[in-house]
Amino acid sequence: MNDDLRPMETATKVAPIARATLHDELVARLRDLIVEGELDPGARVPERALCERFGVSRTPLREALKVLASEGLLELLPNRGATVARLTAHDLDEMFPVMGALEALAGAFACARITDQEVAEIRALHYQMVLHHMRGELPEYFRLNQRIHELIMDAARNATLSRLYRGLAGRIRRARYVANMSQARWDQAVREHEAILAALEQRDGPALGRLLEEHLRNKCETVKESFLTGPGDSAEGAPEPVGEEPRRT
Amino acid sequence: MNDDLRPMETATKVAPIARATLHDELVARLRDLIVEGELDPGARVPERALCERFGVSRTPLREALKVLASEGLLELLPNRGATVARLTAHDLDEMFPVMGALEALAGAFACARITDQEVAEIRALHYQMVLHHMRGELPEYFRLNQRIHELIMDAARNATLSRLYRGLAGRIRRARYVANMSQARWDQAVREHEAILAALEQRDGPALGRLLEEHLRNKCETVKESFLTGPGDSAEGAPEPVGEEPRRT
DNA sequence: TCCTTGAGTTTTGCATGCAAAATGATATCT
DNA sequence: AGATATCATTTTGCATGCAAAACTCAAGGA
Repeated sequence: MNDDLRPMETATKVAPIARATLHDELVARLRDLIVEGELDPGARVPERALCERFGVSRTPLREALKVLASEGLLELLPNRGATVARLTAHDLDEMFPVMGALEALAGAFACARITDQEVAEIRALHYQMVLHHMRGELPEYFRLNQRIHELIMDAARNATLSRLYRGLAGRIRRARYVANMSQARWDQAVREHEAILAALEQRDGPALGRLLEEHLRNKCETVKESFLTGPGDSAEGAPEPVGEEPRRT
Repeated sequence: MNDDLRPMETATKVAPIARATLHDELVARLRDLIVEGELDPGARVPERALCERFGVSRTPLREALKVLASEGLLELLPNRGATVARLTAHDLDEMFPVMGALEALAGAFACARITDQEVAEIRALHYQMVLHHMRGELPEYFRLNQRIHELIMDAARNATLSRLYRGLAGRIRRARYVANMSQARWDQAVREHEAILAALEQRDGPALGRLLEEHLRNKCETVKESFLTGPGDSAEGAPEPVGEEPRRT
């Protein structure tokens, strides 16, 4: 989405700078609010409140809402405003195979194009992540985990691929965060990451593709488990699990 | 998960109607204008003209432009308006592998979920397409070709997958149309389609995936060839091949 | 001749205004 | 009492207005 800070090869086209306009900035800010979980899934998103929050008028804000809705982060009901898109288990079942295919493709490309230095960077992050795993520091682990996958994606040198992947990843990021996986699953995930790193170091594209796909498939299971038991946030008054409540029709 | 889905019931979710709002309608209309080639790549898209054309004010139109830009169909430059996104050979190189991966995934799913009736429908369209090939009727061939790929995609029963695929397919549809491939390539494409149909009839997911990927890879070559020789429309005064002309900076 | 400079026009970005739809609350009827 | 009808308030969808930026193009200077 944001072509702001990528290596420097996207500079071929629109060199200058991003976000000279208000609505672009709003798209980014709102996306963060949603992805980082400041806005709860299913929550209504009244224009007025956001206008005051950002100190802008409704016009650029509404433009941003339309864009985010087209990305699938918001749901827009005519005359009824926007709500933060709610992910169902079915949505996850749909999204994970697609992400798996995209990541497998990225792995194959990455093996062909990644530099030794980039591998070294991933290796460093990997072992740092392993450390966080041993310490049981889940948030730090998640951050590095995600960063590693992003770097593999970047190494594929395919902006179109990255865009689609990030779009999907953004939609489920919240779900991944709340997924408090079991120790067994966590250990397994780390083992899978070991294999992923090995395949990357050996530039074994097909193997890396398979590993990434398998890794994501397991991740899907983890998320779904956690999702079905309690998709609500850790602490919140709403006991509503996943069903609809602001639905009228 | 649910194999009990019947052909025509994508209506599970947003059944009611379409396009209750003006901007949604505009998004659809403008997308058609771009995809069907009424607006040339690189052409400026002044708001005023479109407002008059559709008889609406600038507000909903601008909302639509933002959405289409986020889809990659338009390029939006701050204070400089919108231009129809121009596809470079590099863009095609990026998009085709992604589409290939998505189509391969769709093929695998389709084999697991497609009904005999759907296969029969595809078979009918296939042989009709073969007929058009023998008669040398390229436009009709293209139409059925695209329809067949859409039906395979639909048979995968994965709306997320379909959405991403259609997004990419829409962006290159124009390029595919102008791709006047050689007879040899055309013959080859038909042979590939024979194999695709066979794999589908045998529900051989892995094989179908490979075939679709290979088919698309060849298609990419075809499009790129035609693209590099003469990306401009069949008849137009502009001798500019693919370079920029309305670029100032 | 070519490049710079500067008014005048056009176009874009955003704020505001207004009507229709939705939402919430109160009153009325069975 | 419960359900429905009616009215006031809020919210959304769209049109319009205005200032800033960009484009046009012609005149002046190197």
